[in-house]
Amino acid sequence: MSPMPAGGGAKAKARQEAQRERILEAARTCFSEGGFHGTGMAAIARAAGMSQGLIYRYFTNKAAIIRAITDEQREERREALAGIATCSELVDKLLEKIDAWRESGPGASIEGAFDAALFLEVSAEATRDADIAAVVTAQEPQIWIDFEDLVRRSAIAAGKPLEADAVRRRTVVMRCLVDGLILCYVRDPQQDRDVLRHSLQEAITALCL
Amino acid sequence: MSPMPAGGGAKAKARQEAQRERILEAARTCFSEGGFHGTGMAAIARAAGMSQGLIYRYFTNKAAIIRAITDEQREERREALAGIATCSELVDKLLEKIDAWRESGPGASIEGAFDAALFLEVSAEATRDADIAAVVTAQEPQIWIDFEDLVRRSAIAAGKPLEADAVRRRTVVMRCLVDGLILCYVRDPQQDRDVLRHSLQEAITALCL
Amino acid sequence: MSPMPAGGGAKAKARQEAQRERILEAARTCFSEGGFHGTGMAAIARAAGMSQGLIYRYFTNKAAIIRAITDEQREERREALAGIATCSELVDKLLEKIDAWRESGPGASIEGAFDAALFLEVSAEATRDADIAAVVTAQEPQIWIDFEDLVRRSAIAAGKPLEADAVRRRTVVMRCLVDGLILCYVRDPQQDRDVLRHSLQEAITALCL
Amino acid sequence: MSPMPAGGGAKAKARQEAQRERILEAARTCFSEGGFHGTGMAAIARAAGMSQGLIYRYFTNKAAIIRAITDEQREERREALAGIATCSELVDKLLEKIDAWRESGPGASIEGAFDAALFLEVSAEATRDADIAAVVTAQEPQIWIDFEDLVRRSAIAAGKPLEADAVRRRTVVMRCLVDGLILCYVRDPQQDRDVLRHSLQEAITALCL
DNA sequence: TATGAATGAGCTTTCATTCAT
DNA sequence: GATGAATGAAAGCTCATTCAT
Repeated sequence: MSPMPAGGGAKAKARQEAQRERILEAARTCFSEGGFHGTGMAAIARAAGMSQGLIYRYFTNKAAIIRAITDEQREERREALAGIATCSELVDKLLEKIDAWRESGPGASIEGAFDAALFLEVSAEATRDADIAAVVTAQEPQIWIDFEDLVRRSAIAAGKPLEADAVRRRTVVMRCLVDGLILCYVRDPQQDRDVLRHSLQEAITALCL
Repeated sequence: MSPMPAGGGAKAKARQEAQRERILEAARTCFSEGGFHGTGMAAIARAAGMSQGLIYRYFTNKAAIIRAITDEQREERREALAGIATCSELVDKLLEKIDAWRESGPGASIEGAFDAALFLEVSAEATRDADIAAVVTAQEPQIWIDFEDLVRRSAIAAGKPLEADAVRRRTVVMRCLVDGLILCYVRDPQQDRDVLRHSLQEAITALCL
Repeated sequence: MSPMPAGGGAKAKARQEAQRERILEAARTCFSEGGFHGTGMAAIARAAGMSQGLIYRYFTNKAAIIRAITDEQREERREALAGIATCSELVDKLLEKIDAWRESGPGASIEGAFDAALFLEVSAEATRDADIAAVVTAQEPQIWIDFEDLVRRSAIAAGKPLEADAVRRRTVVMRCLVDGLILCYVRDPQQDRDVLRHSLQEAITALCL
Repeated sequence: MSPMPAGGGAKAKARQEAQRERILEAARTCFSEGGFHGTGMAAIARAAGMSQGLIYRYFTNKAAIIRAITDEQREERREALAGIATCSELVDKLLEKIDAWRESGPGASIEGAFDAALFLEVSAEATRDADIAAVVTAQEPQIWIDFEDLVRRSAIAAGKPLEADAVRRRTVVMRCLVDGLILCYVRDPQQDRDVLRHSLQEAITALCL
């Protein structure tokens, strides 16, 4: 039907991608405020400046949006990790990003903020929804690789390079420490941020991470 | 007027308590399968073998049930921690309890299992629902105390008692390690359980925990 | 079963009557606060200091309670009218009774107050519920008689006795004036009470009521 | 973007208004049969030939529908009064309209009928529900103005114009007479319509209304 | 007689999804 | 492609009534 199938197709695809991104952007903001279940399609449509019906042209489901957003987190996480030199720095940056999320008011998603609640919600949802589980499981290997890279990098920076085996084991520890930090900080927002920070830094030093 | 006022009252109270427990038991099972938002009052009523209306005689709200269950977790956690001697043991036991939860099929809640998904969901929900936040915040101090006790106990058992300040800092590390273990293990159920276990044990040893 | 059928029966009947009255008293209070539909059986039972189930031993229905209360209003109205000498006095007394009702706080039904809202609600309900309609219709003849008596009395007191035919016609007017006063005063509680009062008194004088 | 934005918008607005009217029409019929509390949203939806959910696109609440209908009564009342020349005529017309209402079977609302039961129910409800009270209170001034106009008009027609002060006082009487007529006629539908009519007409003449 | 636990149908309201335009 | 009106199933919750004790 279109006169220029190739060119038109490319353009159409670009537009398609732009629309998808608009929806995801809106959904991210809404989910951040109200969580998956607290956010209705109407809210997403409003935030995206389009009709509800149109969303279904780009995503089969509300679940599909959730899946897409979950998927995005991998990329964000990658980028965040890539810009970090040492394990110690990761802890600092992460705390900053959680603080940024917490301070971000309704409707405004601060660039570089880490939506800890969404992260937990996705993780919990993955135990019930097979589709989300698939997405989460699929991104885990990459996360491990990124964490391993960081641990290796960090060790080299400290002048104590590690063998492959040691890297793996320390990566596990580092990951638990970081994920635990998120969970801990979410559950008890009033706790002393600096105690948290220093305690972990101390452990990281002690573990040569 | 009744011949045994005290006894009758006690009996009524006992029944009341039994009914509450019946509802909570049902809710726990349902929530475990479908999460808070995925579970309707109808499902809980069915699982409890009673009418929906009756539930409201024992709980004001669906939220009240959630709160009660969240609150219970504190007690379970306390008991679990109390029966443990060293930090190293905690890791082992926790992994076992998560495994038990995972293996528990739908409808059957194994005694002593740790519902990791519920734990995450509650934590996430606390960032949006003020009531749940209150429950979570209220139980945090006790959790910290319990963890500190464990760390102290563990250090003494290892022959290296710690000063108060050091206890606090290591407790933070220990707690992050444990919470991170939960999150990590939930997100990637297929990962090698033994690598996880050994890596953490190694860290615990290295940190004199 | 009872050893003294006659005496026991009388006693039982007295108790029965007392219980009915307790329920009606409670219902009156509750209805006054919340109206028929806004009042639950639970509230009535609580106010009566008895169990919900017991109410059904004395009244088949919630509707039966409504009917009984509606029925009572006749008696109250009779008594109120009986104690009044002239049409002019009726207006004064009625306004006082409505004010008393308005000022009566929750839970306290002032003796002699006239629950205007209940009166309207009953009247409206009578157009839909056949049972209530029957009660209302049944009490109308008596109300007309009582009003006629008042009009006759009032005329005699003014030294201008009326023929039977004139009595009937003026009674109609008087009744409309009074019912209209109720409705008017309910709909616009902020209106000037004295304007209302004086205007009606003037009309009553002009009409030789 | 649309070729006829204005026209399209107007069309949409017209449809919106039509739908609202459809709902109100249905609600009026249902309320007339069963009263506010006796009518469920399901019944309204069925009568309007639409789904329950759709109603909420046009009215926030069931209460909002009640409010809208209550509000409408003002307009109807205005129009009815505007087309009337004398107080005497008002009595005749009102009786006709109440008769029309009574004869209108279930499901059919006759144009120009006056739903006396709804009027009473609204008045009663206004004493408990703040929202309805607000609507009723808000329309009272206008009703008084309309009644005053009628009384003034009627006096002029009778060749006996009145001073402002007298108008107010006689308006009060007239209003009570009319509202009382409604209430009286509702409570005792079997009473002789003509006695009612003539008695009031006589009084109106005597009072120079 | 009296209780109050229990029921079940009903309520108002929400929301993911579809479809005519 | 885009709209937003429309659907219908399900949600949480209430309440008059019944029944075992």
